[in-house]
Amino acid sequence: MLRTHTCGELRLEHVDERVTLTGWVQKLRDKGGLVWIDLRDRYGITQLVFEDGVTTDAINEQAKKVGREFVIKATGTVVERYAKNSNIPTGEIEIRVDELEILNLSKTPPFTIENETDGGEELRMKYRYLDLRREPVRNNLMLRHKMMQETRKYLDGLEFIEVETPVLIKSTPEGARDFLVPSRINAGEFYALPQSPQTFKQLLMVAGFDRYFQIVKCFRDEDLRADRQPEFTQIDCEMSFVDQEDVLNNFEGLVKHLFDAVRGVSVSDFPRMTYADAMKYFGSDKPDIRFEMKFTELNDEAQNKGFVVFDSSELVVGINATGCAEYTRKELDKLTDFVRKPQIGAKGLVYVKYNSDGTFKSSVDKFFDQEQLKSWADKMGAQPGDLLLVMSGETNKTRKALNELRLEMGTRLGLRPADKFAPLWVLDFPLLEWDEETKRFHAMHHPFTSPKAEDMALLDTAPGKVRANAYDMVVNGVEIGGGSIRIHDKTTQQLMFKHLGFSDEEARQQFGFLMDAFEYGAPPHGGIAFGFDRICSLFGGQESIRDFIAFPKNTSGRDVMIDSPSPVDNEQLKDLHIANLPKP
RNA sequence: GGUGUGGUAGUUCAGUUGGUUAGAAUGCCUGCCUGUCACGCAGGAGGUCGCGGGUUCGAGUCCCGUCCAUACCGCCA
Repeated sequence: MLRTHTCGELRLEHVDERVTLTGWVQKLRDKGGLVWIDLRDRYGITQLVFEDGVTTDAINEQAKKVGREFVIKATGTVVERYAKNSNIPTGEIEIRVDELEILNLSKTPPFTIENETDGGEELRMKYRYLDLRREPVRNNLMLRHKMMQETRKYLDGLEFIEVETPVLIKSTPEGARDFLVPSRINAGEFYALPQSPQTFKQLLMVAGFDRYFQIVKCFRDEDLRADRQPEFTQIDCEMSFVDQEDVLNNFEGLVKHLFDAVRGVSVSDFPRMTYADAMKYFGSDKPDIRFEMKFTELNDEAQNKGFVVFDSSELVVGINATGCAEYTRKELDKLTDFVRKPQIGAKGLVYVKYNSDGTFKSSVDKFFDQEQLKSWADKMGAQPGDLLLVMSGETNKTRKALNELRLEMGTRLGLRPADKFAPLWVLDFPLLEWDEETKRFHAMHHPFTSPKAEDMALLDTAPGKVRANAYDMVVNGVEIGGGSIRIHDKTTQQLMFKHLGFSDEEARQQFGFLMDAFEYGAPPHGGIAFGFDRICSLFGGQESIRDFIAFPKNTSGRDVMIDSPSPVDNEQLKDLHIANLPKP
């Protein structure tokens, strides 16, 4: 070892010990006759001191020459400081150096290696190895490491077996766009990278592994977001001989364990909500229940009173913004602008102020008298001082828009703190979802999800009404995991493919291997997959998953550090039987 | 694919109604400084205002195009 200690471990008790430290020069403070160097490594910062008359002139001169991010090795004696620094754990001591070796030089970094760096996103990504030297980013990756270890520990303790599944698999048209890999040996044919190990884990159940998990990279070739990367990590799990209740309990246990082991918080049993209720009361299948502000439907109270906007609407629905009756005209206009943004697309917003004197002031006073407005307030459980915000229109669009407004109000009112966690299960998702573009039903979860037995009869008459044995785990408005009880018999699976618009031939060609396997004793099974990056960012209290991934891609799917993707030469293309077409 | 925001010193940003030699902070370089820890003080260097075109006597500023970044919508079983 080049060093005897790390830069984070020396304390008063080490005084008079002779030590050797290695690390990066965080900062040089040159007072002339007295020079300090802050030496940094992964473990912390320790101050080195060089003093005229105490340290030799040669060493002092050498110390003054080091620059930021030089890698050095310093040997000396641990001494107690004259002036202590209570801000860092090593702040009571410093090293009086008598041997100094520069192990490597460094150019001046393009941004400062500090907790609050001056580097912009693009620069940080280009020099990610420098960005990773910063404590906040390093802490994120250490949190991720801890989450991985605790996940493995917990699942291993429950007899789950980690099995690796292949990365070069087969393209299927369902779901997201696949990343394709051309095959050299099989001219004109392609592998696909997995969007998830779904079919493989089901085959492992057929193979009798009973309890499987894998912390695994998955790939989806879709547009990126702050919380979406083209390659991302899942905690992928599957169990045999279980019903939905077993899966929910096991993985509620996993997440509780993670909260406890990683964040030190104990969370109570997760509430459960049906998909239908989530949509009705929160306008979203991933409600943020850190705060209440549930939707109240006002069709009975507000329609047929002469206000044509409401009368022509499928749904009139509102929320109660507690204590916001004092909002000014300007603030209300801002909220109206907010819901009118093209991303939200509402036509307008009706407000009702429940004044502290018990009277009402609304934007629809022309159409509704005080008594009628009181009936709205009563139904919404409003008190004087509250502000009712009401929207109307086509049911799904209105719910979606009001959901955005609810979240905005929650944020404004400080009801969504990053250190509060409100998990829940959302249950009974629809099996199928109508897609206007392709004019056919799509699997809402995936085509291997089993329909609820009691809804099977609806498959032919009202496919959109069939509920699935599918569930999502939601925390703070973020979907962190989702799963289902799977189909495990060939007949049902065939029926499912039929409803999804597959011909028998297509189903056989793409998923024949799975249906074949179902004919050899497939056990009832089900599982779940968690978005690992998202859980990490949630636990770290941040919106973006990017800083929980060591080397992420930017929003164009590029790695600006290694400059990828990049062109390849013709020889490589030829090997892969791919024509070198000119750029369009 | 669409909408918004942004691109000025190494970096983070300011730059008024279009008007002299484009500024600040920080970083960098030089010198001074014996208790600093956001050290301090003095001095210095550092700019194709993303790129291309246009309007104008004159463009960092206005217009058009384009590239890049970023947030959101579409998309993401």
